[in-house]
Amino acid sequence: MDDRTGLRIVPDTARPPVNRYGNRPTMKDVAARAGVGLKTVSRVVNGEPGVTPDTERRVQEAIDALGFRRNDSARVLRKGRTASIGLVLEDLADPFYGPLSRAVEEVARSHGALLINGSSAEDPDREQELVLALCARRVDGLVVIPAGDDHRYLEPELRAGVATVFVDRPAGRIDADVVLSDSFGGARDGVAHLIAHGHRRVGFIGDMPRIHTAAERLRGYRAAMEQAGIPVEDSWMSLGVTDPERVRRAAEEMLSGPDPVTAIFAGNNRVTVTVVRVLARHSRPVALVGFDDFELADLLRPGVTVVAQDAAALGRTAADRLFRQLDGTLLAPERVQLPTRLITRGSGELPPAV
Amino acid sequence: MDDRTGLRIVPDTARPPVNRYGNRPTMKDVAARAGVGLKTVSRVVNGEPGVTPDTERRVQEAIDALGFRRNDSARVLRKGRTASIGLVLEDLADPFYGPLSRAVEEVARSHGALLINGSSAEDPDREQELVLALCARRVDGLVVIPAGDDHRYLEPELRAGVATVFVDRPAGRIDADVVLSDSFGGARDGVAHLIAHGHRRVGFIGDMPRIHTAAERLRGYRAAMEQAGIPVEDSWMSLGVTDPERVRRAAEEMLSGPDPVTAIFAGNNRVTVTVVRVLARHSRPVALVGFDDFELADLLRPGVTVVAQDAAALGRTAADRLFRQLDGTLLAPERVQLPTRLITRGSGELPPAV
DNA sequence: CTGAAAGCGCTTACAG
DNA sequence: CTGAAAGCGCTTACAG
Repeated sequence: MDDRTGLRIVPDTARPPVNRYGNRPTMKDVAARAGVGLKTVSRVVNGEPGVTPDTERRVQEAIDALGFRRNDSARVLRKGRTASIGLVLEDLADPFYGPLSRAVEEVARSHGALLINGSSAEDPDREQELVLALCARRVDGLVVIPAGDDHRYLEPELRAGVATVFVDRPAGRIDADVVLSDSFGGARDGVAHLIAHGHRRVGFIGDMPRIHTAAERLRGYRAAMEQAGIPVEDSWMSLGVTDPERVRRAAEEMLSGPDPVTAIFAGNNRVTVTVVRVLARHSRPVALVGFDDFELADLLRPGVTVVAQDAAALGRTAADRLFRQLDGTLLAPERVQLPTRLITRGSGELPPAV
Repeated sequence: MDDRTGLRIVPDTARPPVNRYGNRPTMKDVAARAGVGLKTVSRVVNGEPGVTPDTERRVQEAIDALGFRRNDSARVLRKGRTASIGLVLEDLADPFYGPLSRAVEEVARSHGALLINGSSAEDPDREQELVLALCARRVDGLVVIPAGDDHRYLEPELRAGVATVFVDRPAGRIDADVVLSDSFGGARDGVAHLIAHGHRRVGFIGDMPRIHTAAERLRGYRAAMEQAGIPVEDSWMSLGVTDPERVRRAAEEMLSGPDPVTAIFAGNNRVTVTVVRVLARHSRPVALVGFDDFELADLLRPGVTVVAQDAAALGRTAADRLFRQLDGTLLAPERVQLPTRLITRGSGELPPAV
């Protein structure tokens, strides 16, 4: 009681529960009310055969009257499969992961599984914490966009049979299924596209080099430049966190000085967007190709030429493989690589400005 | 055996498991190996006091050797709280829900809870199926962006103590917590802004009228028009699904004929983007204000004036209320309304073209 | 067609 | 400091 008002401050549901979960009725309660055995209730709830219509009706009435809903958490304990899979990604708020998550969800749904989701925030410790929490919940499988580069902590889990597929970046120091876009080839082609339009001084702005995709895209950049016989200067490359501040500075540096770059290859969608902002205020036109497509890229002036990857296909492929692991139709871990696609919209076809 | 290759097709983990979950060791296994009782293992695993350093070391060794990880699924059954909350939204792939999900996740994380996620795809049946599946898993609470308008199916769950907060749209036919943006006020202000810039023939393109936010925004549109003494013609309003095809046709119709609209108010981010595409090819300049901010709105020419809502704040507020329900510090269900903000960028300040 | 007993892997409440 | 017994809400394996 609150002394001043005389009102109970504790809401109804907080009174010492007789059973837990609020006071949810259990099969036992239903059985008692219907005057049948526990197993008969179980049969009705699960639609198993061998119950007379009359018994079934009595049980159903008790279920409705009590508001019974089967506790899947208990069911899971007995059955051994939780019908849930974990999805660990970098940031739920990043638009790149939206279609990927959605694709994983659709596949999970088609297999009757729920999706438990979490963001690593690009922090390897947080990734590990999240993955192990999911394993403790005994998810049947795990789709992981890794933040870290050492996944040996997963070994006991893999041995215990947790299906696992890595997406977008490979696992580190363990042998696991992985589904990737062709970062190397995509970046190489994008840079070659700029070179084909007459550029020689091409800049590269990418994510932290410890991130596999970032390293691969840089490698693609170097390959294209080498193929064209263009020696790369250190000042043309900038790798690091992709927050707008750093990227803006990196772009501005490349674009100033006596020998500025005439074109930029942006290593991912966040970088591209920031570079577009910088170029909007820049005096000379600068060519731009970005890795990852993004909404409205076609509406900007000029439209932004991109190396597109299919995020939904990544998610779908990964989830498919996960469920194939679970039904035992998948043998050894594999690396599946999905192609990228160059979409020309104008920004990548600008000639070098002098 | 595969007859042709002689290889076993069934992988190791698929052999009849002695225990389930693969062959995961349990506390019992650890206890046996360490030569202690079950409860002692439990103490060590949970960091409870009252274990000698020597015993603890023996138990820890057994844990490491066996690769034991506590089965939280069993733990949850005994403890009564699952430390997980469900988030049901319309579409994981919609950029509007990214920051909202992320905010809910952060709050959940700060309370040690995991997030189970699902998309209703704007289908009331699918929403219900998902919500009830989450209840069957005994999530502690539910954050729901409703697709349907009748949530009486949740009554037994609410009575059983499942904490529930609706976001973005109110619950239908039940009394529940809800966190909303001020759709009515935001739309009214956005339309008034267009009127203040000289427009009288203002079009409105929105989502299906059964969706609360769509109805409220239409109401705001009507209020602003009425306030300005402008009689609204039916042909100026179009409500329906927000797929690009329909929106494009709706916009084109309003913009053609003898008395075309000179400005459009777009009811949400998807509509806005499609309208921008239509206007890009249109002969005369048309003013535009959109509900919801979106990335790159400032980079388009003209920049797109929007009524912005704070998706992250919606998620954070909802999740906060959820956990306050769970610790009993929240009394009656409330409707919390968050303000919107008009961001002028050019498209909404264009004068009427004749 | 029906149900009592045992058990899933933990925690709780208690006793030594 | 330590552990045996009972129980969470189901399903499994059996017996009637």
